[in-house]
Amino acid sequence: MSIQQLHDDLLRKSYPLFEDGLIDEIEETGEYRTFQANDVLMRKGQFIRSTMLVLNGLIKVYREDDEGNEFLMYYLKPGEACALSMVCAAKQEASPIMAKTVAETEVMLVPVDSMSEWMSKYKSWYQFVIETYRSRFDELLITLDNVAFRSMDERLEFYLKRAKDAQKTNTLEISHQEIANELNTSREVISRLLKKMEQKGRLSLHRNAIELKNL
Amino acid sequence: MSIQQLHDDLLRKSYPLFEDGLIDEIEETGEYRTFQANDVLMRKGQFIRSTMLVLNGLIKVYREDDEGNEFLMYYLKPGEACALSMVCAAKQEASPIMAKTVAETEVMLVPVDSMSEWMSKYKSWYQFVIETYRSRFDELLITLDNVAFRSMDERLEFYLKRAKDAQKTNTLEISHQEIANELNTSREVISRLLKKMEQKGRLSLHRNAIELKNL
DNA sequence: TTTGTTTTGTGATTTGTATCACTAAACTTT
DNA sequence: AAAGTTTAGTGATACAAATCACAAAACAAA
Repeated sequence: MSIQQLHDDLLRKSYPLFEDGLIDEIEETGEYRTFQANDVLMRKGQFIRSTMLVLNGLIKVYREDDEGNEFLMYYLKPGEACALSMVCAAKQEASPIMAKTVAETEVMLVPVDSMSEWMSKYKSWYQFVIETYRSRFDELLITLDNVAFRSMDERLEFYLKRAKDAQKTNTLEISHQEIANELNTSREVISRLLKKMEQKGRLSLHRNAIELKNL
Repeated sequence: MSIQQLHDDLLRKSYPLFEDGLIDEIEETGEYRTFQANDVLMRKGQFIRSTMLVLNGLIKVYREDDEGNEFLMYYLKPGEACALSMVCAAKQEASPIMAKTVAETEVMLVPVDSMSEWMSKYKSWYQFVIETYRSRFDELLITLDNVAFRSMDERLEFYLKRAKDAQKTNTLEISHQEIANELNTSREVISRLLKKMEQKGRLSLHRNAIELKNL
């Protein structure tokens, strides 16, 4: 099977609602790329000239401020795209976010011009873009709810659940320090809260790993 | 001058980039409505079947959670629309937000069906929708930054500046309790912080009014 | 003018989280 | 195996913000 054929399969599998003509155009004008785990795909301040369609793997999208604070906004799974890269690409603006792969990831880079052309040409693309905006907006609102209304133990629990769902595993390979960064708190706080949850039998702790039980 | 003519003028003034054909269609299919100050335009959980184009006045958009907590996300000025009402309308979903007028406000309600039809028909509409998503997303990110990274005194200052800009006045007619609600904190905290700012000569306090000076 | 209501001011106390300081355990490298 | 490095555990302390408690203005209504 040719490489083109493989990419075509991946694209169709991840984006089953796309029309044949659209799939063809994506393959023609898009650029296929792979990234290793923990690669940084995009930095804050970088200019965006294309949108990423996730084919495989998993991406974490962060917000960063000027003092180096960061927090996790949401995950991007196959079949999804980053709404921000769409709007920034459309406006030729600098990215206000940072994106990092969680696992090995395959993406298709689509240039801005094609993007707006397809809006009127393919109903399925229009719907995909609208749906992307809607779901990213929703996820951002949920993140905002958590930061605004919830205490750190609730936020940690939500974080673990979301990581579990996104990574489809019960064993998260991550250090307390990394979790603290992504929740914008300190390592000690996370260690203490995790210890409490372990005592309640909800998870068990190992070096660089958290085994989720009753979550 | 006829009422239709007045609405037409308002629409053209607030949305100068819309093509003539688009303006005509908005006037044909849209529904003109006015609201008093402090009217609730939309409640959490309500279903949305149309998007609001703001013609005049000012709207505050809030996020609410299940326990009745709320906080201010952003203002909507003439020439703007709520990105959330667009996506929810497109997906026939319940609203995750609450919207309230600050002053007397005139809007044009546009049904969902027209909205998606115009995407391919009018370039200016497509650009407006994209721009609406982009700017709402940006504002939401700024709000999120504040909640996640800033302390209450910084957040209060940002709140006052934003209110000043949106309302184009140096005298905000609002109680400490209301500010506390919109920042999701308690009245005492706001009273104390405002007192400190008054002592620094940055504003002066009156009953139900804050006079901004060096902000 | 008196009474009632809303808004604001302020001390005292509590709570959640952040920070500091240090130890211990788990891996890695030499 | 020893030394070094990273990750985790934990007490002590500091601090911003939340809560409690109550008084004093400012205004509205009787």
